[in-house]
Amino acid sequence: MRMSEGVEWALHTCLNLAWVGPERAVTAARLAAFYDLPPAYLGKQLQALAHAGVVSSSPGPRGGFRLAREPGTITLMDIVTAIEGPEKAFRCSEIRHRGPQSQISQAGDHPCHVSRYMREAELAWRRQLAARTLTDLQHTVTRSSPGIPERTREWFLAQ
Amino acid sequence: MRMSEGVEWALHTCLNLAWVGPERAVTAARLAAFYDLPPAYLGKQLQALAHAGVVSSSPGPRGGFRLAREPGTITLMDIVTAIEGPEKAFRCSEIRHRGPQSQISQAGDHPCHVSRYMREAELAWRRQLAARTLTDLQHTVTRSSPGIPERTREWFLAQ
DNA sequence: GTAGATATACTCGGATAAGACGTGTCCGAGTATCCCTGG
DNA sequence: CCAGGGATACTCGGACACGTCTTATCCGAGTATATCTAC
Repeated sequence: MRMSEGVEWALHTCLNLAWVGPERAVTAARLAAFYDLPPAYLGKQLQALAHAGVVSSSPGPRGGFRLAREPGTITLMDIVTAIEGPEKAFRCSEIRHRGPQSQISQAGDHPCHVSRYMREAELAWRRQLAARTLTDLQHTVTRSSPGIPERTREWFLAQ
Repeated sequence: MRMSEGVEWALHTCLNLAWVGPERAVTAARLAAFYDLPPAYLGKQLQALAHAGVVSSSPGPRGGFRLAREPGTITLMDIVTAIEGPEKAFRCSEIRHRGPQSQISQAGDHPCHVSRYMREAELAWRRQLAARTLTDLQHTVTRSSPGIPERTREWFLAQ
């Protein structure tokens, strides 16, 4: 089980957009240059974020991306789901209904308990991610290194 | 992010081995026939489980697989880790240390907060899986459908 | 009848191909801007 | 001087190759068993 690398890019990029603020749009190329990432591929991730309503895009000159909502209303879960999709990691394919003994299980018509436990674990993971917003991240970073927000904002606004 | 299909097979198969008990070894072919799965590929998953110390294998006639420990000491986390490997789903590649502004972040030498939040969420998931053992699964199934354990055991012991 | 050696058949185990998905890239559609022209 | 129209250059957006991991399969190494033979 491996999470897409784009999730890490999306999280850091959304945080950068939070520093810049909603007044100014930032191009995918400049967002990519900040971390030396492939510009076109980061653009693809940004498209996914836009489709999910996390960021909004503006075409043409002076165009680019900006956060679509307040940072306090954007959870890490929103960003992860936007990139990875809404599908669950563990997918029950109901193998107990296949094979010679399927008649045994079908009699009860009960749900798959294996699937239930796996779902509960995944739910705990989702809850934790949904409890953290971009604002939480901003506060944590600011407390740890107060200079970062200002310097990052200046870097994106320059030029 | 998608979990390997083999995890579902391994979970159900380990549960079946728990029904059969440690006295008798069951071949990979018979375990696969129970769910109509590819025998050779299930064998590969069983090898991973054996390597992780979850099941033990016996070669030769009357050989096969059986649980290596008491079902109460085998957690769902053990089985998932055996198949998926010990790697974390979210892997921080430290992109903040790449690109033109890397000097800004390096100054603080603080840990990556994005990575920290993602780790915390994944830890919640692992905790939930580690809290459930094969015995818990057995109890849940027995309460839901009391006939299943006996009939499954008989199916594997027959022939 | 019993013990030992041997042949046997059955098991796992790792090495080997095919397919699916994530990764990376490209060029075209669309638009806000800027400039030029006319009033 | 001001307003309108058009050319322009820049942006995103979806369609197109490449690499890597999961999936699936095969045949060989090793062993417990059963048989046969000798005592």
